[in-house]
Amino acid sequence: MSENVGRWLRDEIENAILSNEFRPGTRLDEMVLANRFGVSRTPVREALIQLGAIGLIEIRPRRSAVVVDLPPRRVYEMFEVMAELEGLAGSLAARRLDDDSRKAIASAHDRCERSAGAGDSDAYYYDNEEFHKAIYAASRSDYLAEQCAQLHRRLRPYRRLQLRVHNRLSTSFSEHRAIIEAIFAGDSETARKLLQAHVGIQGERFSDLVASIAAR
Amino acid sequence: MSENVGRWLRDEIENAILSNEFRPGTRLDEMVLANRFGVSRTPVREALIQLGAIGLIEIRPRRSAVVVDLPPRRVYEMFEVMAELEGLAGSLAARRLDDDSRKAIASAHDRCERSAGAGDSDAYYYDNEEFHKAIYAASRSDYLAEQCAQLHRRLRPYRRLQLRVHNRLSTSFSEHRAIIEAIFAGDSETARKLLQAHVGIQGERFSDLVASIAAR
DNA sequence: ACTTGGATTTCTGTATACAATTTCATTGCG
DNA sequence: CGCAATGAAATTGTATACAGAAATCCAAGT
Repeated sequence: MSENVGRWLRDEIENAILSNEFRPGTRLDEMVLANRFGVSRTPVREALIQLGAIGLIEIRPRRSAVVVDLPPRRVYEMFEVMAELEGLAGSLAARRLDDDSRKAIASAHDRCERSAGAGDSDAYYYDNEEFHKAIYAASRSDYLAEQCAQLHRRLRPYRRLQLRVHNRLSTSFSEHRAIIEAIFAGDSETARKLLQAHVGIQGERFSDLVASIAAR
Repeated sequence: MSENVGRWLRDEIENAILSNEFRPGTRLDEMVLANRFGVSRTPVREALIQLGAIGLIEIRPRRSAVVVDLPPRRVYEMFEVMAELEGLAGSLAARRLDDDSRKAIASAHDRCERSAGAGDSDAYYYDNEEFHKAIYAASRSDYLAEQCAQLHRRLRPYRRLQLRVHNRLSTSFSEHRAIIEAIFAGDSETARKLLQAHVGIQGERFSDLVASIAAR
């Protein structure tokens, strides 16, 4: 349990939302949550307020908070920004790469190779996250890394859908290879472009995603 | 007053921080704030929690919240991300420009011209903000516009310092002219580059800013 | 059957109470 | 003179109480 109940609850509820237990549109009754976690309403409210500030839930005065339902258009916009920031992270990483970062990226890439080879989509999902985080860290910009990680987490449910698409797993992995090459070669512009494309909102790939969102 | 006391307090305290009444490092005692605003500690806490989630203050469990003091390095990183997002907004605006957005940008630009001509730095500061917001809106990406506006607000105190720099006001205005030309011509790549440069973290300009932060 | 009006219940917003922890000052010792 | 220990005061975290707004329900009328 975290250092105080409010933060712990924030994490619990956030997980419940991101893992789709609390679906978009679900009303979050403070008393129900308080009972479920065996605490009073006060820390529940504090957790909800934090989630509201992040944009994960909507807090309407005098009415229950509800899990926000992102319209496909907005998901698209978020991927668009994500692509831009990932591209920036990649280009900075290519310029500022040092030995530790190089090792971290390479080892994350190896783990991706293993899980991709095994066809283990869940494991790949996790390793992929680590790979991207290694690139954020290599950018040497803490703020950028935080923003990227936050968006990454926020878009997690939609990325999951993306990975289910036919062949996405092996495609993703081969894209990683090219990205690593560019970063290790110090080619910042190529790294940027490849990462932007990798986040993948161009053309048909995103239409597929939108279709899966609509079909959910 | 807002719809509930918590939100109102959040805005009040946020303003006090951004206007530098509550300086970085200041301890925010809940009881002191409650007395000052004539309310109980409960809504004060809720306001603080929201500001903590935004990153404006730091909430350390069992100790007072304090106004965050951004290290120069982090300010630099934030400007770096801001430049990237402004660039994206500009390039999208160039591609997606419609008649209403064109008019909004042009009129904001006119107002900038007036205040720049009058040498009114405070007025220009406000009009400049509107000019940038018009570009965000023209990007037709609500999410991007929100992110830009948020960062813009967060960096407000540092932008103010920037404007005080010698000749910055007229330089800024002539940069606007070039940006508008690129956007109106539909030249997305030029718009992106000009806006990135306009946010201005390259070379000596940013060193000046860092110097002013350190000298504050 | 469907709507409308009002009573009733439920739930949120704020205040207050109390326990637990931190902070601060004071005292005692090296 | 500096530093550690101890105790009091201040401050935070959580629970609870209560008032007021919203949601719900039910009955009467069209």
